[in-house]
Amino acid sequence: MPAPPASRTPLSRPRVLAAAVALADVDGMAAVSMRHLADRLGVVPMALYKHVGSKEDLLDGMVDTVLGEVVTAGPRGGDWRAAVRGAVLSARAAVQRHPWARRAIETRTVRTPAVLGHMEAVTALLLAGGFSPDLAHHAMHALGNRIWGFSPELFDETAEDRAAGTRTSPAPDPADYPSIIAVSLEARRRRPGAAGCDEDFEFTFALDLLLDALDRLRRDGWESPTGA
Amino acid sequence: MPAPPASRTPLSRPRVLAAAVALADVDGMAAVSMRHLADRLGVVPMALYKHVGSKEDLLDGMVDTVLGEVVTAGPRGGDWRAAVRGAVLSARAAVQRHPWARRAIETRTVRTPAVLGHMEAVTALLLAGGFSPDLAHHAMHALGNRIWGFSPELFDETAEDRAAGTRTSPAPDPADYPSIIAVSLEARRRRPGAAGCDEDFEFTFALDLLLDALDRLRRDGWESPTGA
DNA sequence: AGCGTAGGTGTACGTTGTACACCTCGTCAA
DNA sequence: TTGACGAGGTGTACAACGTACACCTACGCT
Repeated sequence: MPAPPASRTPLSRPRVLAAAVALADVDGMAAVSMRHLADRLGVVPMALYKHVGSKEDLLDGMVDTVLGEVVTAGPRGGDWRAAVRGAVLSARAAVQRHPWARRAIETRTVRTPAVLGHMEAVTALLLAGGFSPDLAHHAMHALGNRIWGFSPELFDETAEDRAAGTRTSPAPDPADYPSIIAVSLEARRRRPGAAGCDEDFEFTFALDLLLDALDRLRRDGWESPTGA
Repeated sequence: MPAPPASRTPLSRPRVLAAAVALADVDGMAAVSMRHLADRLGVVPMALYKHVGSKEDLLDGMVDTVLGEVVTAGPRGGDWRAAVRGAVLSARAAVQRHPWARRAIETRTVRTPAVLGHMEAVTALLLAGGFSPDLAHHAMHALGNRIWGFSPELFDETAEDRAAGTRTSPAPDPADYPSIIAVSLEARRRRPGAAGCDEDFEFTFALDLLLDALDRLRRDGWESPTGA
């Protein structure tokens, strides 16, 4: 006689979400289907729907779980710039722990608690740092996705290979893009042996550019043009 | 007797792509399946595969088609800032003509001719304007998605409604997000009667912030820290 | 003792991308 | 004139997907 059913620990929303995150971490986002996830949990696909409303809801929950890892310190010593920088870099760390999270965040439109919580934290730091609500608003927009700790991959080296299979259009001719080539050659010269761009540098470069620019506006008491 | 088969104008890659763009424009991206598209063209689904390699290739082609609408003037009068601004706003116009394009561009990783062409044009304007290849590189990264004329929708008003159906987690309590509320109230006060944010203003605000900051670096002869 | 309900099961349906074999022409060499 | 060839459209088929719906089962309550 086999062992008794062992009375599995029952499913729950957190358990489902955690399993989904783990599955995506290991096998990639494409492997996250209701069926695979159910298999992983030793359960039938439809059982998941007792804990998540739909696949969309599952993805929202996964993003929420990852962003729940972000920790934000309160404003310290009145240095809003360092505080915001720290919050954003904490988000970056969380997102980098889960390679699929970037893409997932981009496609989500729903504002779940952890998402709102992070936005609230950053906004609060700006207000505490002397930003007017008006300027804080525009600052959030200007930061955009960088709030979540990532910037778009403008030059994705790995994409070309992946596309080789089914592409119909001809491969582009480098001679048509002299400026890109010039820039890319200089980048390689500066970082010999490196593959692709230094994403961390690019991220902080742009982040600091924005924070500096915003600080100038704050000091100058900038405000929206009336009527806009 | 019905009209003779009318010897339909044969399919071709451009015709398939144009039909896909039109279909997405009218019925949304979700309606772009190989079957629907084939229906629209009066053809059987598999016929499309003679002209596009896969659905991925189709989407790449759609993005390429839209970005092909972008026109970029050469540098005029040495004002790189106005020229770049113009190129970016031209891309924005193209993307806004096709509501689905934003999301589609974000998910594409392949660099098709029109995509590369636009990147090349902007890079060339920077170089012609006195940017070092080094700084031009970082400038492109800093601009990020704004190159394509859009910025992430941080506060998407319509998303909440759409999610109401299958959401499992409870609706967020506004009392937990005082800073967001403060900012949002001020925004509403400044634009009474407006629904949501003024995306055009937010876009140019952030764009000009970046262009100004980059111009300062250019004037100062900024260059990458060695070793990074 | 019995009933309601939370939670897991089983089956089924419609839709998706696309592999593969086929057919039907128009073009061109012999 | 013929006959082969290849480009391009057809038909069928399959595996995978999300999820609606009816069902069962077992626990906590009164």
